[in-house]
Order: sequence, then C-alpha cells, then structure tokens
Amino acid sequence: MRETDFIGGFAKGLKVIEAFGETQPRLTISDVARDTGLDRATARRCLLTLAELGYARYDGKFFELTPRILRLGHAYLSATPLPRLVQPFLDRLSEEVGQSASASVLDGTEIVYVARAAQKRVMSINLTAGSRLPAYCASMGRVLLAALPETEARAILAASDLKANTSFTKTDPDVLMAEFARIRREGHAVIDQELEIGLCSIAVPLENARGRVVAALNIGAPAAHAPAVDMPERYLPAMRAVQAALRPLLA
Amino acid sequence: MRETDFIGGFAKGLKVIEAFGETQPRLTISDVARDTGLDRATARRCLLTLAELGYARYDGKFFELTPRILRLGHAYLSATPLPRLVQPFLDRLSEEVGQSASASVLDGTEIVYVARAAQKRVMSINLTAGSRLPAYCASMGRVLLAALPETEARAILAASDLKANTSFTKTDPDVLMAEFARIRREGHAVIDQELEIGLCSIAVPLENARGRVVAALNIGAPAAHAPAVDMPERYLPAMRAVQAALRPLLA
DNA sequence: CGCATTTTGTGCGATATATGAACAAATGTC
DNA sequence: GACATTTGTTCATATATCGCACAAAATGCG
Repeated sequence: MRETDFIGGFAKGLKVIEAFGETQPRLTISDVARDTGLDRATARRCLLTLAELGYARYDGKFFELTPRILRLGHAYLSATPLPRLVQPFLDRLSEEVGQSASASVLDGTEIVYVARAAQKRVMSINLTAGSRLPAYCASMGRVLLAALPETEARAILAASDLKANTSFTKTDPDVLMAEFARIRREGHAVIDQELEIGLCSIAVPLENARGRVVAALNIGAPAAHAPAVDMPERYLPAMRAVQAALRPLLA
Repeated sequence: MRETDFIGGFAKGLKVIEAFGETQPRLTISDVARDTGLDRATARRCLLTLAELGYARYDGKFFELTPRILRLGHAYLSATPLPRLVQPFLDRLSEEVGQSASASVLDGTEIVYVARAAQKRVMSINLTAGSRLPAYCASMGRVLLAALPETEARAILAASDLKANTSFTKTDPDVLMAEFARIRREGHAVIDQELEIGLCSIAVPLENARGRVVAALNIGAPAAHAPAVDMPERYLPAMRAVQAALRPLLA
C-alpha cells in the first residue's frame, strides 16, 4: 500500500471515537487530545465532525457519543454471517442447560463477544455482543489461543497484560502454553474462577467445514452451581452437538 | 461551525463503514463506491485505511469488516450510563414476566436498542443492542415519538417510509398522531402485530428525575401467549415499578 | 477465443486538511 | 483579586487528500 492510500484524518477520527470507551462518557476537547495523542486543534475538528454528522453531541464543553454510533458496530453484526448463524444455537443451548452461552472471536489480545444468550445474570459481569475480555484468562480466549501456531500464541501472551484477577488466575506464559497443549489434546478449556471469584466456564472451538477454528463457544455458570470439575461431564455433550451442527454451516 | 472544522475524509470513512450494514458482508471497491456515492478512488482509500488499521480485511477482491469494528459501538455502550443502568432492571423484569424486555432510544426515524434481556426467541426477529426498527410501527417508537412536540413527531413521520408490514400496521400520519395523543394520556403504547404477525408488545416511557423522556421500555410477547388487549393488565404493573425505580437514577 | 464491459490501480493539478504557535477565555489557586 | 494553568479557538503555511482522466486487469459473453 502506498503512503497516499491512507487517509490520516479518518484514522484519527476512529481513534477519537475509541477514546470514549470504558472511562468517561463525557469528554472535553483536551481530554480527547490527551487520550489520543492528537493535537488539540485536530481533536477538536474530529469531534466537531462527529457532532455535525450526529454521532456525537456537544454542549459547548463536553462531547458525548449518541446511539447513532451503534450503526457502525451494527454494520458488522448484521452483515457478518457468524453472529447470525450461531445465535439460534446459543439460544437453544442456553435454555437446555439453564446457563449463559456465548460465542466470541479473537481480536489481538482480547476476545470479542459476537453473540450471546444470557440466563439470569448472577455475576457482576455484564456481557453483550461487542464486549471484550482478556484472552489469556477467559475460557474462549484459551481455546482461540490454543488454535494458533505456538509462536503466535506466545507473541499474544507477550503483548498481554497478564495480571492475576483472582488467586486462581494463571499468569505464567509457560504454564499457559502448557494449558494450550492440553486444550488441543482434549478439545476444550475450563476456567475455574480465574476471571472472577465464583465464576466458572467451559469453552470449545467452533471449526468451519475446512477444519479452521473460526470462533469459540462457551457456557458460563456460578461456581456454586457448577464447579469447574463437573463442567465437562455436565455440559460438553450439548456443546459437542452444537459444534458438530455448526461445522458444515460455517464458511 | 466553520467550513474548515469539518474533516471530509473522516465523514466519508464512516459512510463506508455503514455501507456494510444489512446487505452483503463482502463488498468490492466498486460496490462501496456505488452504495456511498463516493468516488472509487476515495472509497478505495477509505477501505485500505480500514484494512491497515485492522478494522477490515482485504483478499485482493473483497473487503469485509473485522470484529475490531465493534470497538466503536462498544465505546458507546460501555461509556454511556443508560445501557448499564437499565440492564439489571430488564433482566429482573424479563424473568418476572417470562418475556423479552428491552430499552431503546430514538435516532432519526428509527429506534435503537440500547439494552435487552431476551427470553426464548420464538419470533423471527433477532434483536440485540444496536438493532434498529422503524419508530412508527414499534411500541417503543410510538412512546418516544409521543414524547416529542407534535411538529417534530410529524416531521419524523414525514421522513419515515410508512409501509404496512402487516395488515394491522397503521401508516396514516393522522391516525398515528391521534395514537400519540392517546399514548400521552394513558402513558403507554400497545402494538398488535403491526411489525410482524404474531408479535405484540407494550411500551412505557422512561423519564429522568427532571421529567424528560430519555428512553423507552418494552415487553414483547407472542400474540398467542399474550393478546394485545391483555397486555396492559398483565404487564403494566411490573413496568410501572421499573419506570419508578429508574426515574431517580437517570440523568 | 476475442470483443465488450466492468472493475481496479495510478499520476497529477486543484483543493482541502493538519500543524503548531499565538492568542483569548475560562478555570483553578493562594 | 492577582497569578498561574488549563482550555478553546484562530491563523498562515506546509502537507495530504480529492476526484478526474487514463491505463491496466479482470470479467462476462456470444
């Protein structure tokens, strides 16, 4: 790609939108300039452009995004086959086992939920399509990392912020790499309260017809209700069925 | 705003992202140029920029969005108070009545789902945060339009594509305006299979502490299970409770 | 296969945008 | 209330982008 095939203003604008993530919903021009590393004048022009297009509101001091911004992510969710294909399977699976079922893909060091069927939310975590979790300590993340060539998986671990969310969290890259090998052998990953105390989950890879891993499927449940050691026996059969049913449908 | 405070390249790039909505997930340069009205050279630069940043993939022929694009919408969902505040209430409400509960806001002629708690999905419609429906024929849309000054509501109707999705759909602006007046008097809207045969729903406005309508809340159910005429009696009490509980929490 | 049609890539002049410094206004501090 | 900071805005100019026209591939079709 040539230098001139890159639109700097567009890239900067996208950076500005992402500056609104997680933290404050209301940002001043200077806030955005600081968070993005852009010049204040440039940040201001990006924000005014967003406001002009209806993606943001401006009260003279603070900018905040409007729901119109959801059009951008929705373009992906409604246009991409994966979320639409797996959703009905998640619904059925979730109802069958009485727990939340989700599907996700890898984006850098994080997993991104692309579809989800929730049961009564007892956990503190509130997840929807678009939600992100660190890959290294999530069951679906483990499955997706295990599907990569070892050098790639190790590179992603190296780029990750491997912090111990709980006393159960595995943070040693070598321990994690060994875990990936086990996952490849057994075909599933189990997380025992590594993300949050009281939360266990089990995940399997979703392969397409050509055998490539294109996503991960998981079931999450309170540890009190489904201890990690019981999960494979209890949930794997139903998950394997979904896995098999989806294989011929995935591109 | 001055002319020079607008970044054309950014606006064009956003238009390109939205071109992926609804239709095909895989678009060529020419497809995008046609759909957006942009010059091919410009569309190409926007697409290459998206690919360079990891928001899109390019196989030499087709572009498709990657899940990274969800960062943009997620910036809104995680940063804005409304979705996070209402989600637990929707969960409880949905479980209590055994039907799907949702919250949405108005964006132009459409409502945008900002949070949702789904029960077993019997309907053909698959809705998640970010999903859009025409306001004129959705229960939440009626509630939100009814909350606007009459001239504004009429202007939005005028801009809407008032098509009859079913034989029940009300499409006459005057009939709809009369319906809005009724909704203001009674405080709720009921839809009887106007969007899809077999689907009924009821909605109430969500007001903030200052009495401004900031969103709408609804319950949707199969007509076979909950005929439209029975909905107010059956669901309104629980919905009123949520309405009252949220009022002091909303900005 | 060869021609017509469509699609994609590129060079260039005209035009729009980014930059950083300078200034003005608002805010915070003592 | 005076001073120091931070913030928003403007401007001139260097730079990047736009869109056209054309060339090169790719595709469709009889």
